[in-house]
Amino acid sequence: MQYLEELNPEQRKAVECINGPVMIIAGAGSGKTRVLTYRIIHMLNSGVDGFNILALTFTNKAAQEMKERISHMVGDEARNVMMGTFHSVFARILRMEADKIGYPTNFTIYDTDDAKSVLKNIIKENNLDDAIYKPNSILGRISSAKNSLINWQQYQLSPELMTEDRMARRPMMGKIFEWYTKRCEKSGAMDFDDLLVKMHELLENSPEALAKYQRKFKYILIDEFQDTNFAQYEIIKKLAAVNENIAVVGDDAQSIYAFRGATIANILNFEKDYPDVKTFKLEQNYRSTQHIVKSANSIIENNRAQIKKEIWTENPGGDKVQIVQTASDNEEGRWVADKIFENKMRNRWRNKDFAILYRTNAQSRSFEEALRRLDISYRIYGGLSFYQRKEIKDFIAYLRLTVNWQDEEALRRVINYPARGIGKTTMDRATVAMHETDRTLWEVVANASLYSIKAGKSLEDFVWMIKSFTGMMANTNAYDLAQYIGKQTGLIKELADDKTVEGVSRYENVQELLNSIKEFTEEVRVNEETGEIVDKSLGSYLQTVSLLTSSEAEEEDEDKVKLMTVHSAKGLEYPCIFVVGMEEELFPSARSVDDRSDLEEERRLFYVAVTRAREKLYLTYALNRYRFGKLMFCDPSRFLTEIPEHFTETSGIRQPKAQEPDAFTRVSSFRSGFNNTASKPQARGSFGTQNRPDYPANRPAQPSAPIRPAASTPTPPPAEVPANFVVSPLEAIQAGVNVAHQKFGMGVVESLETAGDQVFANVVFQQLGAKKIMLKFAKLMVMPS
DNA sequence: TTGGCGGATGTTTTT
DNA sequence: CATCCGCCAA
Repeated sequence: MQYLEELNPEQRKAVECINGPVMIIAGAGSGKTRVLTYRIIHMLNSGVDGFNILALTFTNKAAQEMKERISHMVGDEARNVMMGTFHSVFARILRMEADKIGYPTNFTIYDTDDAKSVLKNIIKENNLDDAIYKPNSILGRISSAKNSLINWQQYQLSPELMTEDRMARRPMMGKIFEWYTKRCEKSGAMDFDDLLVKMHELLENSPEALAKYQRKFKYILIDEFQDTNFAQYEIIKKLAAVNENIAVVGDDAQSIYAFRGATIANILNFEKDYPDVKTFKLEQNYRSTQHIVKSANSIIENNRAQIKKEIWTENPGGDKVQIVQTASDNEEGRWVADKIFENKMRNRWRNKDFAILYRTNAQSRSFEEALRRLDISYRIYGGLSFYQRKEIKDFIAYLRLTVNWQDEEALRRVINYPARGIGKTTMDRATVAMHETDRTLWEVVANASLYSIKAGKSLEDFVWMIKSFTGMMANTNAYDLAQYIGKQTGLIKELADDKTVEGVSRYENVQELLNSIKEFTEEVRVNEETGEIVDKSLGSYLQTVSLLTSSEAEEEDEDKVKLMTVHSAKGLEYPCIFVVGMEEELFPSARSVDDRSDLEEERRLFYVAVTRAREKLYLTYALNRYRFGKLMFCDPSRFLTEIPEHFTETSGIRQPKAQEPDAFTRVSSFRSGFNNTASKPQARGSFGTQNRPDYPANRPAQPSAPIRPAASTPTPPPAEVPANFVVSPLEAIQAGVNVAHQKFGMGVVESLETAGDQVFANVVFQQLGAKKIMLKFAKLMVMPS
């Protein structure tokens, strides 16, 4: 039990209190994961059976990580604990209990794209105006209804909802909800929200199932409780109703998923629903420096809605928070890349010590370019996940259809891909017939002649082919079957024939998918209690895969700079964090600024971003940025002013490079200057001044330490840099070494000298003679030995 | 039925 | 700036 000694008193209390309802309010960096894992370990050591524990996390990654840490300390007993996201755990249960809710075992899980596509079809088939009925917003509305456990009948009976829709001029909303639901049910498909809704339904309608899972899950833990929605909480309450051994861990200050139905109300209700709850507050931060912790506290103080707590740390003060202005989004990218380069040289940091966090995925590009230019390897999280790529979705659609013929989305997707002459007219006819006869699309297509659809033999062949795949399922393993399907359908050939760069990469992706199926097939997983092999059928693979996100497949510990949205950075930490794009309308986002609670969520998001940093924190913003393909002028984010000035240092901007004219420099002549608008709200220009291209010209001149050589830098002569020269680590630059400079060309290092903490090199250039170069910025290149 | 082209349109954030 | 959609010609 020595692990208990590693905990502070409050943490230890939270770990040792195993029975009864428990709420742990865990501030950022307060050792939450440790408490959670030790709590489970402590349970196991106290004689609780792993099979009786359910631990729900927010991401698969968090679950996996926790599982690893636990099995590290207690061994194999860890794998008996049911651990995963709400969605994946419920999907597993629903698969076993499918018959009780009228679904096939091999039900399909529709991802957001599938769901939108269903809605698009419904809207079109009913001749509704797609300018009013946008799949995106319709799905959003259906989703929030489901997350509040409102079904389509209740929706249509709700006077408020119906009035809302009428006011918004979308009276058919309730009807669409109904059609959508029926369509999914007919297709044997559930969307993400259905996994919650159906789970709830199961517990509600089947007393046996309820009793069974109440008996099984005697102990329940929930991570990131602030991000659970109403439906999730209702399900948990049902499961915990008998034993009431339920522990929730969360931090209201880090609630950033309200857009997905998450509600802090769950935290507040928890104390009402379980009056004898024991509450523990973890307020000591072990992660970050004083400056970072205090800045974070100051930020979150601006929110009205919050549970009072004071995060503190014993860590040293550390560097001040750096607030950095750059001229443009491209400059921002270069500045950050340079800073990473510099920190690597000066502090011997590795790539993996850095993370760049942004509000939207679209912002990643300038950083990618700049990092690539400096030869710094990086990895982007999020964005298009592997499983969202067209070629992968196509392939998986065939697998889905093989497993579940009624999967209408899969059918529509592949019936004419690769092209086999089954076009729009045929499908339109089939769709009409489907509605007239109340059959599924597959039933119509499989009996085309009955509905006088004459696409000739191609339809017949297609149906026969799919049926033959299905027939093979019983005695072919998932990998062999998938491979066969790839060949037989012509999919693999189609991709192999495409010799373009993208074509080759698509082909490789499909090969990678096949590999992952192989891995899944070969991995032997045995349920230790019953001795049976855990379900490894194609159907099981598909359900697993559709709940996977891009970040799961990553390799741990690789030495790369990480780029991701703030949302996906939750739960992570890095020595050095760049929060970029700190501009009004971007962070906070334009859609959040009219509404107090939206803005407060945005602020919590910023709080999350700031608290990811252990030692160094940079907040950057650009004065100009491309958005919607147009150059926009930006104001610094209001959030920057919320950090007290004595915790921050503000630094100026760099001159855009002459030989790489920035988008902005093309638009207007721009003289860079130093300013600290960031910490002075009144200096934030009104639209009148800020939005004129010539605005920056009247800024104060540069202060004492110019970051770039002044504008008097002579126009560089054409200097050819041999291709085999690479940007080098600073220690490689020594007296006598041949170097190359972007602007000045080739030269020899004469000597090195230090002034303060800056290192200069005296370099004699072939064409320009002797120059003093600031090593930190010069990006000198040498030939690798 | 297929494929190509031009125009409209859209950006949060994710299971 | 990208992608997606609809329209048109072959």
